[in-house]
Amino acid sequence: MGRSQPKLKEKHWTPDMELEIQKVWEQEDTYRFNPESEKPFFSIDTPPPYASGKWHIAAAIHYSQIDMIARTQRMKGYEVYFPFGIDRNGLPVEVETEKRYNIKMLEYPREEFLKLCKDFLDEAEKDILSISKRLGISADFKNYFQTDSDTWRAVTQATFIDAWKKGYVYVDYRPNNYCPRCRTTLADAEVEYRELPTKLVYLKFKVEGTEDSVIVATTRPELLPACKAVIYNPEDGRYGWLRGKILTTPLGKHVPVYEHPYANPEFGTGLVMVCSYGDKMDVQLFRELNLEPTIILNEDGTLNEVAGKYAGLTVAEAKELIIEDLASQGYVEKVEEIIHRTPVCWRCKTPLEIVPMKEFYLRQVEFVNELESYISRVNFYPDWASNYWRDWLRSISSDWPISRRRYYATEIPVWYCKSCGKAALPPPGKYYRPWKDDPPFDKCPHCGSTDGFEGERRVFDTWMDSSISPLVYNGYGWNDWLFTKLGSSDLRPQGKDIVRTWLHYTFLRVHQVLGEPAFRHVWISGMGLDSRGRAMHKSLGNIIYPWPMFEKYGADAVRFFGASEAHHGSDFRISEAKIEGSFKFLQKLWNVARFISQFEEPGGVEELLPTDLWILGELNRSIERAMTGYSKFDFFDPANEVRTFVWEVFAPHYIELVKARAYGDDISSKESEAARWTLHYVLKAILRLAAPIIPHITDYIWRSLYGGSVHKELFPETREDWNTPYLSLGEKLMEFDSFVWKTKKERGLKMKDPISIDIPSELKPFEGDLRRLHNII
RNA sequence: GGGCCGGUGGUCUAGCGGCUAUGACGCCGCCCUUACGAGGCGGAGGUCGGGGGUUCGAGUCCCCCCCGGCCCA
Repeated sequence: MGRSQPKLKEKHWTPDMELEIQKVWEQEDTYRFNPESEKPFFSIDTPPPYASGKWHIAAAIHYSQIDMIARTQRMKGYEVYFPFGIDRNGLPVEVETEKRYNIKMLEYPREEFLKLCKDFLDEAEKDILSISKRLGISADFKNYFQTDSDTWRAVTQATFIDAWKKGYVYVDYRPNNYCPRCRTTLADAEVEYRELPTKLVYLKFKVEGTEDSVIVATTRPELLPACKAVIYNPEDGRYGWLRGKILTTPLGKHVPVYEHPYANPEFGTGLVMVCSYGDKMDVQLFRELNLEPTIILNEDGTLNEVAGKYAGLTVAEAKELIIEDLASQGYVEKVEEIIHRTPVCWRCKTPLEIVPMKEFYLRQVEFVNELESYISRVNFYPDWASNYWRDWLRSISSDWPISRRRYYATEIPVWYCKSCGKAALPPPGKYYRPWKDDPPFDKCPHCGSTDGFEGERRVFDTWMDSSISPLVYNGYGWNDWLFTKLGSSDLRPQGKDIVRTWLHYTFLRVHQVLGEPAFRHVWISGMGLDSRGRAMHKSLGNIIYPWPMFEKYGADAVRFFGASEAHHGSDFRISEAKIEGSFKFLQKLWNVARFISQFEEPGGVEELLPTDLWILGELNRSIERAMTGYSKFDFFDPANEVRTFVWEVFAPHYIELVKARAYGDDISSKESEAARWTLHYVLKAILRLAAPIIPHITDYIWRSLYGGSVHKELFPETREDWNTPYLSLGEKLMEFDSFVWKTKKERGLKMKDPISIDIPSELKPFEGDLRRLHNII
C-alpha cells in the first residue's frame, strides 16, 4: 500500500535534536570550502565580532542572517568561502583589563599588560564561538581568524608599508581629538556626542580705549589663558560698533574682535571667545583668522604652565577655580546651567579635548571622488543604504589619523635612525614590534649610519586592521594562491552603525592596495531593538540573552524569527513571544513531514489529479516569491512565504483533501500514488526552500526521509507545466472547505459526519477529493 | 540645524489613485475532528502620524508639520 510507520519517530521537534544534527555536520564537515572546486566562488567578509562582554540576541540574529546569505549562495550553486574571525585589537579590551585588575595601562609594564589583555580575550572569545556554533553558523570555525594574530598584524603592517611607499602616509603636527583618559588621538569617526550638563559663564571683557565693557558667554572659562580673539556674527546688529576694536580679557590679555558667521547670535550674548582649542570650530577659526595658537593642555588632560596658577589642575578643577576667582574680582556677570552637546570618546565616554600632536596620517581626502564613483559599481542591499556611505564621504574634510598611543594593537613598523632621526621601514611580510625588537637592518637607508635605531612605540588605530579583512580572509599577504582565486571578498555584511568606520575604511584601504572596489555587494542591516523599540543596553535591563532562547526554542526558532520579523535593512523588535511563535511553526512543519513520512515515495507518477496540480501551482508561486527575496538577501519574504504556504494552504487544505487518497483505501493505486508523489514532491521543495533559514530541522527531516544533506541540494525550481488553470480555483476551493466546516458546525454535525451539500460547478474537478474529505453524500 | 530611512489595529505586514483597508502573530468566545505542544468556526481591535492641496475619487501623488531610528554639523 505504500504506507508504514512514520520514518520520523519523534512526535515533536525539540531543541536538543539540533545538537544531533550539528554533530553530524561536524563529522561530515558539511560546509567545508573547497578551493579546488569548479563552481564559481562566492566569498563573504564576515564581520569579526569583538571579543568582549556577552553577545545579546540581536547580535546572534545578525550573524544568523549572515549565515543565511552563505547558505543561499551555496544552494544557488556557488562554492562559498565563509571565514570566521574574532576582533581582538584596540581600546575595549584595554579598558576592560584596566577595570578588571584595577590598574592603569600606562603605569603598567607593557609586556605584562599585553598578557593580561590576551587572557581576557581568550576567555571572551569562547563565548562568542560557542554561541555562533550553537546558532548553526556554517562558517569555518576550525580555521578562524584573530585580528591580533601574527599573520593578520603582518598584513596590516605590510599594507601600511605599501601605503608609505606610495606616498599615502605622512606625519603632521596638528590639533586632533584627544581622549585624556585613554591618552590617545582619535579619528573623527571615533567621536561620539553626548548631551551633558555644563556651566555657561558670562564674563566681562573691557573694550580698550573706552569705559565700555561687553559680556562674552563661554562654556570653557579655563581656556581663557589661550583666548586669542572674540567673534560676533556679521548679521548681529548689536555689535557692529565693536568692529576693529581690541578687548581686554579678565586676565588682562588684549585680543582683537572679528566678524565671523560661525558666531551664533542665539547662543549666550552672541559674542564668542576663540581659544586654542575649545572645539573643532576653534581649530577652523585659528586657521582662517591666522591666529597663533597657545597650547594650554598636557597630554594627561591637565593644564600646563601657560595657565599660570591653574597649572597642573584638570580641566574640570581649573574651571571651578577660575569661575570662583573671576567672580571675586567682579568679572562674572552670571553663570547658567545648560545642556551642551559634548564630544566624547566612543569607548570610555570621557569628554574629548583638542590637543595638537604629531601623528601619522593616511590620505583619504584625495580619494573621496574615486570612492564615490564606486557607489554606482557596487550593489547595496537595500539599495538606499549607499546613502549612508555617500553622506559620510561628502562630509570628509581631513585625512585619517592612524597612530594611537596605546598598547593592545598592531605596532607601527617604523624605526628612527639615532643619527639622522629619519624613519626607516622594514620589508613587508613579517610582524614587527619596534618597541621591543631590533630592526631587521643595521644601516640607516638615509644617512648610512650604524649608530642604531629607536623603535616607534605607537600602534595603529584598530580600524587599520579591520579595514583589510576582505584581503586577509582571502589570503592576501599569506596565501597568494588562494588570493589569486578569490580576490577581495564578494560581499560585505554589516550593521548600518559602522558604515563610516568599517565600510568606509575598507573601501579606502582596498582601493589603495588593489585600485578597485573592495566588494561587489554590500549588505547593510538594521538594528535589533527590544519589544518597545529601544536599543538593548545593560543599563536598561532589557537585554535578551541567546542561551535561554536556544534551550527553550532552539536556534532554528531564533533564526526563523530573525528572518520573518522585518524586511532587510529596517530595525526590528525582538520579543520572546514571537520567538515562541516561530517555534510553533517548526512544530507544524515537523508534523507535516512526519505525516508524509509514513508514505513511501513513489518512483514516478503517471497522471496527476486536479488537486495535485493545484498545489503544485501554489508551490510554483511560493518558490517564485521566495527566490525574489533570496536574490536580494532579504529573508523576510522567503520565511513568510514558506510559513504561509505550509501553514495556511498545504497542511489545512491540500493534505486534508488527499489524505484518504494517500492512505489508498477504496481508491485506485494510480490515484493514490499521485497523492503520495505530490506530497513528497512538495515537501522536498519546501525543505530546500527553507533550508538557509532553518538549517537544523530541514536537514534532520531530509536525512531521515531522503538521505544525504539538504544543504548539498540546490534551490527548487518552478516548473512551467505546474501552472495550470486549477491554480486560479485555489481560493474558491479553500473557501468551500471553510464553508462546509462552518455549515457542519452550525448544524451540530461532527466533522466526519456525512452531509448533503452542493459542490459549486467550477469546483467539479476536485469533486472526488472534496467528497472524501467532507463525506459529502 | 542638515541628510537618510521609516510611521497602516498590541506586534509585524499587504497595499503602490477606485468596491465597506490585506493577512499573520497575539487576544476573547465556542467546538473537538487519531499527522499536529495542534486544529476548526466565530469575535473584539485601525481617526492608514497630523494638517493642507491635486483629483470625480488618496494609506496610495504634491507641500508643510509632528514622531521614531541612524548618521552628520
